[in-house]
Amino acid sequence: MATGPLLLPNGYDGTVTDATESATVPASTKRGRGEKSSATIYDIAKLAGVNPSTVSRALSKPGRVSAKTQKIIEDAAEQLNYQVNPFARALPTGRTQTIGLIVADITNPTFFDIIRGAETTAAARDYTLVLAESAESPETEITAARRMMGTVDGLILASPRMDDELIRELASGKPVAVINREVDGVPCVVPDVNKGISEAVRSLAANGHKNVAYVAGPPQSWMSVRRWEGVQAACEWSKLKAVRLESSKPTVDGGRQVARDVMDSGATAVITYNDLLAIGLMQELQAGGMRVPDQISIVGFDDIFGADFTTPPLTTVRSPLGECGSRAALLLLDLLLGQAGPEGTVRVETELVLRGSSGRLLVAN
Amino acid sequence: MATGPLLLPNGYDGTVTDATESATVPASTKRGRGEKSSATIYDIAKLAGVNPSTVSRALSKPGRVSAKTQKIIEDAAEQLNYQVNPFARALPTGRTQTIGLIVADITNPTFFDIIRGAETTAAARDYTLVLAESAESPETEITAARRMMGTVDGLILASPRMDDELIRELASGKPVAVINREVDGVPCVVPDVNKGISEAVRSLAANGHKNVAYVAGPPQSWMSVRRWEGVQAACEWSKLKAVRLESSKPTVDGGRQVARDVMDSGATAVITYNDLLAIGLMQELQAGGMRVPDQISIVGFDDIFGADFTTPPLTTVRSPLGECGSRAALLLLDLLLGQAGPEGTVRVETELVLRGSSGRLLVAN
DNA sequence: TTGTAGGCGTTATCAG
DNA sequence: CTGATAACGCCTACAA
Repeated sequence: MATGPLLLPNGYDGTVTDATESATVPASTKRGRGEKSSATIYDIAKLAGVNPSTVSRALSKPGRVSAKTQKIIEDAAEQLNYQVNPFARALPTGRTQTIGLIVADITNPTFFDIIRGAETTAAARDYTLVLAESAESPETEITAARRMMGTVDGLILASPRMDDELIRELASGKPVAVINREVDGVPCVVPDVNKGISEAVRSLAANGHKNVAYVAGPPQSWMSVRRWEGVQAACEWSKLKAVRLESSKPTVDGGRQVARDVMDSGATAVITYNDLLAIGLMQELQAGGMRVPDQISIVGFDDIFGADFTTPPLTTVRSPLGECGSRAALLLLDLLLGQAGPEGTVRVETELVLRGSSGRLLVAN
Repeated sequence: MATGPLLLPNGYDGTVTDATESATVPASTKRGRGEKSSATIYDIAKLAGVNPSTVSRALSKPGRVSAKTQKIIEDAAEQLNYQVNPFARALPTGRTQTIGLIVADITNPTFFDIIRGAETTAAARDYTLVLAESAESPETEITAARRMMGTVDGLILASPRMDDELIRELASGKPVAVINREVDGVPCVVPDVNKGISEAVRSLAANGHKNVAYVAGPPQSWMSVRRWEGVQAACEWSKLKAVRLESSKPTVDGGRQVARDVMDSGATAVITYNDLLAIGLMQELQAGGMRVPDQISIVGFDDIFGADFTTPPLTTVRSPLGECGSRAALLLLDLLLGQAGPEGTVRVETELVLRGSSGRLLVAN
């Protein structure tokens, strides 16, 4: 996978000898602020006794040059420890070997997996990941997106907070993939919440629950409304009553703050927009003397790192976040390589992870 | 902080009129593969009625041009929605607005705070963060490092696994900052473990513990040996016996696997190289019927996200990881701006976070 | 203070 | 199949 030859420090400062002689190190030594510069295609050309443009051809798209010269050039390149200058290459082509990823909140572990998935598959294809966060702010998000658009080959938007229109505008410039949201005309990868939610609600119903509350996420979150719709639908199907509660922010703290509303709602089971909310809610409820799941069942969303650290461990609808990141990167890379993948949106499955925070009601509420 | 003007979609295709007239959009429209290109300094020059080089001066280093023309140019730039082409700028200068960060393991939440810290302070100074991981492998690490070196202005190595020598070699090319390790001649930011460890050991001693075990991290981890030395010293001072146990990997799973050794060691308190190990160890111990902290005390390291989700919540020596990332980025940026900061290594404090997983022994072991 | 001209390292277009 | 040569967009002596 790694293509770069070893970068040996070289201290050669002399002039390059005739092409037929075997020089061993690049002619150029330093530039700018004392930074070692590596050989250019000119050095190689001189050493190999061919024209720079031939070197370029040989090194970029193999096959456009005779096998013989190809080998000579490759040898020379290795000998000189050549490595392309990404900037020089980017100038005429516009292509860098880079994809951007903008996440709504670096603090939120939900995105850890996405970042990891994207970084890993990008690296596997020799692409580099450039990261930025929007801090849940639409404005910051578009600023970051625009800044990035100049530098990357493609962009992944994870749980974007900006308008569909803006996203399409960005997508009209360079390939864009969206995670956790569906935007017409833009490749998306979204977890299909229905399966996981049905499983969760069915499990709740089987345990005798009648009233479930959904704690919503940020209003701009497309995913939050999808999840709420899913909960509604599943509850209707199972003949449960569902109410929606708002949260101030989709964090542990936000979960704590919504505890009172949950109590007041009379629900015996609550499904939250994400695990962070669930964890905070559970902590606050327990601090107030409630027993989970004996008195109230809690189901989170995502299955983030640490969801099983709690006591009881959190029941949650798992979203394959890592896969989302990976798939989005793949989508982008395919687009960049011209192999247009499936045009529509990629759906990945969600599933209920049944742990200790949900179960049968032991006390009438 | 955000500098870019709004990027309005423009459909203007015509020729630019005379300089004194007020054109409203860039002349160039498309290039390459249908990607909208933005205005260049030539467009601005034409519109402002000056020479491109003057535009360059005005836009890069303000003050080298008369106030009047400066304003004209700025206005024109805004009007044309100009944004520099980073590659074109990087070519002559070698400077990109980018810093690289290589972490040992994206999976490990320890690094997320570091990433966040670095990204945040980089973004605040209008730098972009480029991310790569080494997967705990020295080889992958140097490959990634070398690839990055070509593209970034400076590099942050978080918990590097490669040789000191290699690091110095990298550092001789471009600014490099190291986190969680001290390398001679390279700016480093390392948590000073002594304070936190003393507090931890003193607390353990006060609770009557006599034998403490240290569960070590990866052999290549500089931090792991520092922590072990710290534990040894503190234990000696407090007249406790300390033994060192090896772990297979510094993860929750590794923690589970080391549980047996911990039991066999006869220690009543254990300090682990990191929180992940502590959490895994605690889970396994509890699964085996041990009560924490009644029968054994567990102290982690770092205070990662989720450390307080466990039952009992994890006592741990907090490392200000976010600050480390931030400080490292700052170090780099100062270096890049020529304002050489403190040459030596930056030390940040650690402190004991006393939670429920450590305490007095209730049962003779 | 501003304009001129050359170069940064590659790719792409055309001839040969 | 290979060699010239002109971009790519910006920076920077150097000259005016």
